[in-house]
Amino acid sequence: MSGVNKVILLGYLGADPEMRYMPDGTAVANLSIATSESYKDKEGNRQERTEWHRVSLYRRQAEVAGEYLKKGSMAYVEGRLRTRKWTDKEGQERYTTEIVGDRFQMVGSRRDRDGQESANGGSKNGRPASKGSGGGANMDVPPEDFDDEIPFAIAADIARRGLRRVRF
Amino acid sequence: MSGVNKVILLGYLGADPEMRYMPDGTAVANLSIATSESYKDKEGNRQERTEWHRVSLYRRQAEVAGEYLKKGSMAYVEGRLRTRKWTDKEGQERYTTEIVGDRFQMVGSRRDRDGQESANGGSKNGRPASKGSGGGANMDVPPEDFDDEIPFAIAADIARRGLRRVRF
Amino acid sequence: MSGVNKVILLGYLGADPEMRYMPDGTAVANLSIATSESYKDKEGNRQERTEWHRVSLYRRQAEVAGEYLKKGSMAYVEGRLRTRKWTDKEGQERYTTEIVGDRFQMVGSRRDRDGQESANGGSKNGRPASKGSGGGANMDVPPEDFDDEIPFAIAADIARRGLRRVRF
Amino acid sequence: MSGVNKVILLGYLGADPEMRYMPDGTAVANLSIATSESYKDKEGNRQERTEWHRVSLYRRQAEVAGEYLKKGSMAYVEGRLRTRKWTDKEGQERYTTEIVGDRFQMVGSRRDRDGQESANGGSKNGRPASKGSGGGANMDVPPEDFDDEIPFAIAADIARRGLRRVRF
DNA sequence: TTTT
DNA sequence: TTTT
Repeated sequence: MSGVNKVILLGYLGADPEMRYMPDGTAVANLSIATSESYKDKEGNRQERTEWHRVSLYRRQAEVAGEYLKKGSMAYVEGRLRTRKWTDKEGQERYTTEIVGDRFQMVGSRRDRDGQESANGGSKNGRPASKGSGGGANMDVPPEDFDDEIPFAIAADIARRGLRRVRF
Repeated sequence: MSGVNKVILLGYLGADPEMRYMPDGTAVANLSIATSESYKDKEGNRQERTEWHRVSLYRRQAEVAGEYLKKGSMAYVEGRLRTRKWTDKEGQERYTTEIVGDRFQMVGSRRDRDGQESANGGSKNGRPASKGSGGGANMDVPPEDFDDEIPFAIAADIARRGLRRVRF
Repeated sequence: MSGVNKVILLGYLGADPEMRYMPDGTAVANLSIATSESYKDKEGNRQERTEWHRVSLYRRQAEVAGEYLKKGSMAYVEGRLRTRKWTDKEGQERYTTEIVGDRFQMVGSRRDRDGQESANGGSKNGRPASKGSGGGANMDVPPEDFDDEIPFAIAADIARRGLRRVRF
Repeated sequence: MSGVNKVILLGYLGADPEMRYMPDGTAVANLSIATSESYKDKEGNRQERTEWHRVSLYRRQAEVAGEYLKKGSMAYVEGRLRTRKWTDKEGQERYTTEIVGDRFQMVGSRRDRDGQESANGGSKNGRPASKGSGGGANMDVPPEDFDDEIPFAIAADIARRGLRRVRF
């Protein structure tokens, strides 16, 4: 080992975790986490910039995330950067950077839309899990084609490692 | 501000810093930093994976980096993730993730090719600065078209913010 | 500057923040934050160890902490270690280590004892602030004598820098 | 597990690592690491403050540290805070905070007193290891009484866990 | 492209 | 897509 490659995130999930399973049963959870920072523009007006982060969790961490986290949950993630190279449908080489989470921690609690406590509040997440793209389309979102061209971050693995995509 | 978006890197520069200056004179230094981790593959053989990170430093930090760092230098960088959206020459939207460095620190010292101490050793870097692409082309490298299509990480800024590219 | 001295904490406050003000009006908030880790002892039983951290915040950060945090709040703190040397009443030199917080962030929300949302929930903390030792007395709490022998972490400053202790 | 308790240090060793071994042979290395920060005092003069950190490494990490690090080496350490309670010879309860290192990394290289490369330079450290207090006596060094009253950070363990002190 |  |  040589060097340090560490990422620390604390932010909100923009969508329920996307769960997938490798052929050997290993769980993979993909999170989309927002952090924001505020700054002053040249006119001195306060602006906010939101950054979206793609996080992948594996194994037990993935399972716990899938069980307890959902859209709006706050999460702490510690991990490392990984840039993957892949080829889009035009045959162009492209690169996608994600955070491989080595540890995550649910933080706080948030009233969900039905008025129940979630996350640390203790009740398990009985929702039907992530049912859609998980990606958005406005200016702050991750590449909208993630889910199509590469099914988010681990898509390149499908052919190579035989990931199967799970629908709920 | 809401959330935490923090990156900590400690690794080696794969090339001399690329220096650029904004019209107002603000210095921008782009670093390519390698970190590596070793792991065991399924056969139990030890493998090493190198990750390349694009780091941007600004202002005084950029100037100091340009003066003291060079290819082979080890550097500690603390910063945050930023993903930029840009359009490639085919008109496709693309995303590039870089680390905006809030703080960097030279570490250690390395004999350079002429046998003199560099970096922390104290002597300033009198080299002609980065004269080329700074990007490579093998499997571990950042997108090779960075330098052409988007002159590394801040290219999208050129039109928008009026960056001019500096040649030495 | 040379070197990196960084602490990252995410935990719960064991007591309301203790607020003090320097003669020039600068606010100082002292937090007692608990983190815990679980491990297996030699018999294979799962044990939990709680660590208590003394955190000092200054100026605007202190004011915001005093306003929004209270006992039971979860907080993220980023700071640095500082060890102070002081002399106890027996004339012995002693050392106390605290975290000087450079940034803090309230996280999550917790129903307080009255069933109202606190912290991020938005309502300001109108409580009478920290009225006692701030420490507890069982095995997991901060040393109870902190407040007597050294009035928590900055006590040594009182004579030296003229801090006055504020009661609410 | 609940919460995050993380320390990141990058600094210079003030002394050779102190090596000890538990009865079961587990290696323990104690490092004294200096970081410094500069600031301006009220008169606007630049001042530097050095902070000394007590770091404990265990097992393989300890062995590697004992082999490669020495006084003057630069090291990156990632770990967590731990405060121990102990009783001094006057029977007073006291607290000592140290960093339990979960990971360390040698960085850079430094010419040692004999003009050879050390640390990352590659040659193993064949020196007779830490033979003394490991602490100094001026204002910037670790408390000189650490080694006497509490044999540095793990002294409380000697009775409790049966550590034996190793002399070289 | 780096480095051990 | 999140949140304050």
